[in-house]
Amino acid sequence: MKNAAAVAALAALAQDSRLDVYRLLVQAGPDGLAAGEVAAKLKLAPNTLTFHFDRLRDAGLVTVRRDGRSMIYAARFEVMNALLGYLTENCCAGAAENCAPASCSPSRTAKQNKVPAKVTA
Amino acid sequence: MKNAAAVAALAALAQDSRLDVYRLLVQAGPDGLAAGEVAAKLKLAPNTLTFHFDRLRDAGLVTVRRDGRSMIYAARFEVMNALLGYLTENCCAGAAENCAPASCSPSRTAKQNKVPAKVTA
DNA sequence: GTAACATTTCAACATCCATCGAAATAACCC
DNA sequence: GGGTTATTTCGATGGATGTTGAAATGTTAC
Repeated sequence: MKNAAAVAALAALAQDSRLDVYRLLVQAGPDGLAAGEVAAKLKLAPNTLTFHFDRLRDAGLVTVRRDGRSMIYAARFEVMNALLGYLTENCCAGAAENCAPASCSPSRTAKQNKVPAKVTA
Repeated sequence: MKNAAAVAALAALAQDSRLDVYRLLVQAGPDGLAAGEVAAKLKLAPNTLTFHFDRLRDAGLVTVRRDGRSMIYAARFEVMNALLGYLTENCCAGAAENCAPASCSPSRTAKQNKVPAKVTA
């Protein structure tokens, strides 16, 4: 990840409502949420929400797809992980072995970390 | 970590020079760097650098101590980890087991992750 | 086609941010 | 004390940001 992309992502997250929105999407997982659902949960005006979604999207943090009348927004986990990795890159000059590069993946490519994980298949 | 603290930290990092400064400190580890060293490496005016350090410090991301004529700035790793944890909190509603809470510690409390790590003692 | 719903676009406003130059503070050395 | 180095404070300037209200777009159902 380049510096400019990281700054864009961080700037997008550096706002009360947007951080709420993004965390909601992160918790919702790869299926995402309809704009209306987000608006209802966070009590935001629809036009204001559009503004914030645009920022998150411009920063590459979320994607949209249409589903009937609704717009479904979802977090892009690979970008989030790239950002976390960029922040912790070469942490302590590599001397700290527990300085693990952060990662967060939605469902597939699941390696074991601690818990065996209840795999779908 | 509260939302306001996270927003403050993200806003502090959402700026070209400051992100450079912070990553430099992260890579430098807990011993930190003198303001002058940072200024030299990133070619920033000393007063501008002070401005950015203040932002990082207000956000709780770094600490300062005086060493003679120099001011030594160092990253606060526990805050960084709290921020990463806040972003990934309850990722995918807990369904993704590889959605590990990010962490990065400087030196002590070292658990093994991959490499045996050349411990000091 | 018309009505209802979900979301976006447009224009306008007040507020905050990053950078600069000049001067001030603080610590060290003789 | 006087000189040097390291960093901070102050004041000013141009540019970006978040919110709001009213209107427009796209989609579904009758």
